Amino acid sequence: MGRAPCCDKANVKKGPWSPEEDDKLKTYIEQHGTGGNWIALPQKIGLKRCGKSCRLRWLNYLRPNLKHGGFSEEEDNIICSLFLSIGSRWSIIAGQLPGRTDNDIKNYWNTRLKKKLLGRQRKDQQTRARRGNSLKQEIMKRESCDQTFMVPGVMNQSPYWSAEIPAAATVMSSDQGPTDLDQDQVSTLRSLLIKLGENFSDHQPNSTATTTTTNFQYPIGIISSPQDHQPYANTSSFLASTFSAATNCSDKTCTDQLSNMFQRLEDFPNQLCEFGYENPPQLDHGLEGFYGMEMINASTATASISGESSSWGDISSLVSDHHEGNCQQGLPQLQDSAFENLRYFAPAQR
DNA sequence: AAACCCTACAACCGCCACCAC
DNA sequence: TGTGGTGGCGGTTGTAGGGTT
Repeated sequence: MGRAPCCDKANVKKGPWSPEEDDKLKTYIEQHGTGGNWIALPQKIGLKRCGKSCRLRWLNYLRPNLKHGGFSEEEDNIICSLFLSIGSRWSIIAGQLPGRTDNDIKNYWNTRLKKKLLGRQRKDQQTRARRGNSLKQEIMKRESCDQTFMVPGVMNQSPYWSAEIPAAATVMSSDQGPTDLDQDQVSTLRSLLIKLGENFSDHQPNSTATTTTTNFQYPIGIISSPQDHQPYANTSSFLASTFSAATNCSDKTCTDQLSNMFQRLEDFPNQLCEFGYENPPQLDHGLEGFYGMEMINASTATASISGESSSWGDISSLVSDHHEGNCQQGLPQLQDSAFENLRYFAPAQR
């Protein structure tokens, strides 16, 4: 094959970059560019660094017009909204924030935003209950004036499996052992699970037909037996089956995965609470992110994509379509389009 | 003042897709 | 067409610095 081997790892320096190394790398790239070969670059300029390390150093720290720290409220909201809609696609999210690197955003998310959005749900029980009530009121208000996220066939009635949720709620707190939730919390959780359950639905947003199709994509990979692959008539059936399995399954892998799913479901109302409280003016914005999952799932479910998927929904086609199309145009459209999609199920009038 | 803990961030690691050979 | 190098990406780790006990 005749290609030069990658860097000699035994003879490569690791760890923090010195100012001299930074200066060498920056000066060379500003004068000559990368030459299209990062692996060969450190040898050219006498750096005992791996080419990948040089690339990272340049992209994340040395290249011009980079911003470090000091994320604005607007940037916070963009990151949160995009994360909730496309997941940890940091490079795509970074593409929406000029001057920010994927590494920066990833670190910022992991150290601050994630805690802001997801964490602290187990702090003060009193605060939690208060916030839960507040959220419930917000949701009840939405439900009373907006029907757009109700699913055909389920409209104006509670899915039958919702009655099982109080029992499931006890199972959910798997990492702390069974925990009893008060009635308000159960009620709040039930409302949110109903919403979340419908987010896994394959229903078409504009369809008037009752959903009985077979394109539903299981949000988690716990169902492995052939008979379990029989399509569920709807999300309600799937969740009812899952909750039932949670109490009966003896396989540790299965229960672990169920626990993960339930943990995620448990986090769901808290995510909304935390995000809403931390960003009062952007509450709608955050909720749109969640409601948007349904739209995203719906947009991809009919294609029965078998590749990359996650419980956040398979959005790879949405992302890649927008991303590829926008790469040549400075990515101005992804943000608008994504937010437009996220708004799909948000109340039209507020 | 020392030990410990927490946070933020730079850097590394491993995987994957693409492409040259 | 298969193999291996390279770039790109996301996840994870290491560590410095500040805060707390």
